[in-house]
Amino acid sequence: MASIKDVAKEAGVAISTVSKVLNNYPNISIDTREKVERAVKKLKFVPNKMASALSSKYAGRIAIVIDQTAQETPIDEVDMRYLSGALAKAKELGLDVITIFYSMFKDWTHDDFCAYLRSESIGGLVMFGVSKDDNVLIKLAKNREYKCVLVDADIVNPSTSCVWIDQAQAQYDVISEVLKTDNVGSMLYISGKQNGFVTDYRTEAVKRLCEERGISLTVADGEFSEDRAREITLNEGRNYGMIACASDMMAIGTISALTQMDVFKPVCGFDGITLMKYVGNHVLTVKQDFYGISMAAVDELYALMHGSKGRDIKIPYEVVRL
Amino acid sequence: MASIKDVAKEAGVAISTVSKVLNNYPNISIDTREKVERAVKKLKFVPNKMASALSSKYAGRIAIVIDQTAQETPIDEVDMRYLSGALAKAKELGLDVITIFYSMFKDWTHDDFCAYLRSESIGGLVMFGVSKDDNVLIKLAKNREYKCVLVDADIVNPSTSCVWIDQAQAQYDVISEVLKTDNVGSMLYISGKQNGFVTDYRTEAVKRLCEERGISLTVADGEFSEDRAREITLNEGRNYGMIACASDMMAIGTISALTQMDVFKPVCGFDGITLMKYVGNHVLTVKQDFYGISMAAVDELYALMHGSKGRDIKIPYEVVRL
DNA sequence: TTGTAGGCGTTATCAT
DNA sequence: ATGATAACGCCTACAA
Repeated sequence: MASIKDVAKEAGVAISTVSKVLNNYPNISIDTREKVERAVKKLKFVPNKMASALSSKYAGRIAIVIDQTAQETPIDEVDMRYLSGALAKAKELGLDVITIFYSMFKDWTHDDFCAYLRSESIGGLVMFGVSKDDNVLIKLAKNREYKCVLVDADIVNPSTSCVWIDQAQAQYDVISEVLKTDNVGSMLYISGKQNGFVTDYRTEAVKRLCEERGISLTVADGEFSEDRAREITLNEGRNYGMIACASDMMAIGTISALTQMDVFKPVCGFDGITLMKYVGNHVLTVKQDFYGISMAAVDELYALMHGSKGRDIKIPYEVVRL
Repeated sequence: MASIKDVAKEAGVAISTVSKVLNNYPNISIDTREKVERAVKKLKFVPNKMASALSSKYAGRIAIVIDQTAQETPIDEVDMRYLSGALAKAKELGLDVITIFYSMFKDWTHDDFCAYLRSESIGGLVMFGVSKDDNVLIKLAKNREYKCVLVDADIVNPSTSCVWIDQAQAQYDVISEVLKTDNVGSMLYISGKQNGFVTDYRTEAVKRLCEERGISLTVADGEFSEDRAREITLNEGRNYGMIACASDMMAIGTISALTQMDVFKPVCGFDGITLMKYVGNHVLTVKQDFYGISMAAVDELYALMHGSKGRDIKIPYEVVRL
C-alpha cells in the first residue's frame, strides 16, 4: 500500500532522495538517510519489484532453468536441491527468480525464448542439465546476449560461466577407491548419455585410469538409464571384474541385475543421491553437493551481472560409501 | 525490444487500440484487429509483464508456496510433482508464477509476508503442506485478503479453496484392501503428525473401519517420520496382526524394522511415491496424483481470482500395490 | 546534498 | 470504434 511517495512525505524529503537511500547512492547526509529509514520502517514500505524492474535497465531478475519433466523419476532429489540452493542464494542476494522447466519451452525457437525473457525482464539465467542437443539453451549461452551460468556444461565466454565438480578427477577418484580393495583385471564402464557434456570427461578419465593400471576396459552406453544399465549388466556383466557406472541410478540398475544373477562384483556410482542409501548396498560413489553447486552458480551469475567475466568454476566433491 | 508503441506505429493506430486488441476488448473492428495482429507478428512483440502488472490492479501473478527445506529427504518427488503441475497449469492459463519455499519466510511475520506479496504484485497463492502451526500461512488464508488454494488443508471461505483427495475414504479403502486377504484381529496404526490437517481424517477413518470389523486398534504417533515408524515397529510391532501407516515413508521404516526383526506382517502405506517401488516389497498404498492435484489447485486459484467462491474440491485417487 | 521532471511499457478513463 | 492522456511506482539524469 505504502509507496515511495508516502515514504518521501513521511520523511519530509523528495522521492528521488528516498530512492537514493534505498539504493545506497553516495552523497546522502547521514541525517536524511536516518529520516528516510525511519519512515520506511514506520510505513513498512517495501519497494514494488514491478516498478523498479520497469524503470531501470538493470533487472535483478533471473531465471532458473531446470530439466524437469512431469515423468515419474526417483531422482527429483537432484533438481529439488538445485532449486532450493538457487532460491536460497537468490533471496540472499536480493534477486528475483522465475523458475522454468524444460517442458515449458520444448517447442520454442530461440526468438520465442528471448521474447519471453524480455517480457519477464530477465537479466541472466542459471541452466541445469543442458545437453549438447539443447540448441535453444546453447545458442542462448553462446550468444552472449544474456548472462548465463551453466551447471555441468562447459560453455565459457565473457558472459557465460560453468559451474561443476571436476568430472574427470571425481570419476578417477571413485574408481581408484574401489581398486584399493578390489584388484581387478577387467572393467565394464557404463557411461552416461553421449549428448551429455560430462560424459566424455568421465569416460576419458576411466580410460586413463585403466591404462595406468593395466586394466582391460569396455565402455557401454548406459544413457543414464537404470533399465539400460540393468540390461547391459545382465548381458555382459558376468565377464568383468568390476562395473563402474556414470550415475547412481545406473548403479542401482546394475546392482539389481547382479542380485538377480546371483553374482557379486564391485560396483560404483556417481552423484551420491539419497536413494542409494535405500538400495545401494554400501556402494562407493561421488557425492555432489547439489545445493552448494546451485548456490555457487547463482553467486556466479550475480557476479557476471555485475561485470565480472565468465569462467570455469570447480566445486569440491567427496568420494563416499552409501 | 519492440514495445506497444512500435506496434501502434507499425499498425497505424493508437497505443490504446493495440492494448484493447491485446486484451480482447469488445468494440474493435475486425479490420483494425487484423492490422494490429499483423504488426504484432511482424515485430515479434510480446507485452512486458512488469509494465502490465504495474499498470493494472489485476495481476495475473501467483505464488506457489512449498514446504521444502534444504534437508536431504527421499521424498522430494512429491514437491517436485506439485511444482511441475503448478507451473504447467500456470503457463497454460497465462499466469506468472513465483516459487516460495517455507525456509524463505520462516522468520517473517504476517505483515512481512503481505508486504512481500505486494512487492511482487501477487494476486493469489497455492500453498502445499500447510500444517496447523503455520500461523502466517493460515492467517493469510483466513484473512481473505488474498485468494488462496490450500492443498491438503481444509480451510474454506469465499476466497479460499481446498484441494485434496478424500483422506478418510482413501485411508479406509487401502486398509480394507489389505483386509480382503489378511484377516487380522488387531491393528497398529502409525499416524501422521498431529499438527497436520489430514491426520485426524485418516485416523478417524481407521477407527471407524476397525470398529465395523471388530478389530482392536492401537494408534501411535509416527510424525510422518521413517525413523519414528521404524522405532515404533521395533517396539510394538510384534503384538499386532497388521500395521497400517499414514505415509509411504513410514511404511518403509516399518518394513525395514519388520525385516530386521525377521517377522512378516501385512503393511500398508499412503501416497504412492516412487521410492516404494524400490523398497516397498509390493505394499498396498494410496496413489495420489500429485501432478494432477497441483494442476487442479492452480485451476481453482484462477477461478477464485475470476470471481468464483471458495470450495472444497476432491481429487480421485487409487489404491495400488507398489 | 537535495529536488525537479521525464521516462519505463502498460492499462484504463475519457473524449471524440 | 478509436485516440489522447493520466496513472502505476520507481529510477535517474540534470538542476539547483
